[in-house]
Amino acid sequence: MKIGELASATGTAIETIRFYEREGLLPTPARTAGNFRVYQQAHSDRLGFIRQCRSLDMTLDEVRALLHFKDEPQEDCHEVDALLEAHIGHVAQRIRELRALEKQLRGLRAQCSTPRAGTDCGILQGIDQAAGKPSNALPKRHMHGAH
Amino acid sequence: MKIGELASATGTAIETIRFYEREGLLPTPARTAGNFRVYQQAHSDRLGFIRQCRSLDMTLDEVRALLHFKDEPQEDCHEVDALLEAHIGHVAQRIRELRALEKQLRGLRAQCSTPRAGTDCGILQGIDQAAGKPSNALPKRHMHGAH
DNA sequence: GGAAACCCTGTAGCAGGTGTAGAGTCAAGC
DNA sequence: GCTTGACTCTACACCTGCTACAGGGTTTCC
Repeated sequence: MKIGELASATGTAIETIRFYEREGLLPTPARTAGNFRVYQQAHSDRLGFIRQCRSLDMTLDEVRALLHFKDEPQEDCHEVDALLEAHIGHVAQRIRELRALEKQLRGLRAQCSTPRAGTDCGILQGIDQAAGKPSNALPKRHMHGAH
Repeated sequence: MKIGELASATGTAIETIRFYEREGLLPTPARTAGNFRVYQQAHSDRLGFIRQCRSLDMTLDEVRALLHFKDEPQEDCHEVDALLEAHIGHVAQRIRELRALEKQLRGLRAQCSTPRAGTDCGILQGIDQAAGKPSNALPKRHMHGAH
């Protein structure tokens, strides 16, 4: 199949497929006489695996590691387990951070109960006050923000 | 004060301060004869506000919007409230997603109770199985991943 | 007057893609 | 045989929110 068929079969953008090939996650496919990529079922399966890992929020490096274990089945899967455990740790950590953040934001919002002029807005004042305090350094995150 | 003093006073990297200036978040400061930036207290306050918003995981666009409301105090603060509400919604949404994800990952991990050869690894098989199913499209996130 | 500490501009890089330009390829219809 | 349109190719710029250089100039202290 050609790249467009693979794209619609797996729900992946064409550019993303070419990107994974450049990144070494997908093997370079055969080409037609006209230089079009030709994919086999194995490519489709591998792409499905990658997309599933991505939907589990793994980084491409984590996916790369899992693909390596798939490609070298003689190694035992202890490291697969360790990778997954570490990833679960990242996710749990991020949930804790976001929960604390949500609490802080809701507290801030409670300060604006009635519409007022911007000068008196409880929210803007609340941010200003918090900014005055020392302990508001941005944490160095392993995980991304909320957007 | 010079940029280095502002940086250590606010706990912000020098490059970040210059970046905020380029982005229009901080007004361009005066310069010395030797072309060094000179900041006033107002700059420091504004930078504190920006960093506080960032520690609340707002995007620079959201910060820009809040700064606009601060700069135009005659407008009433209904939109500030709406912005914050939307931001809380993003955070809450991301928490829900990550919780579902954590559950999925723990389920996957439970499939690898004993060390086995990679071919038989329950985790890799579990990902493969999930990849075969149709409903595993990556969500278009407003918020970032877990790393 | 020389060294160290500071500052300047400009540019490239991170992740994980997305989106474009400008060109080539292929199948169908007239 | 020729045109049209859908598809594909490569190569590159762009996104966020910084961070990290390189290669210079300035200021300060001894």
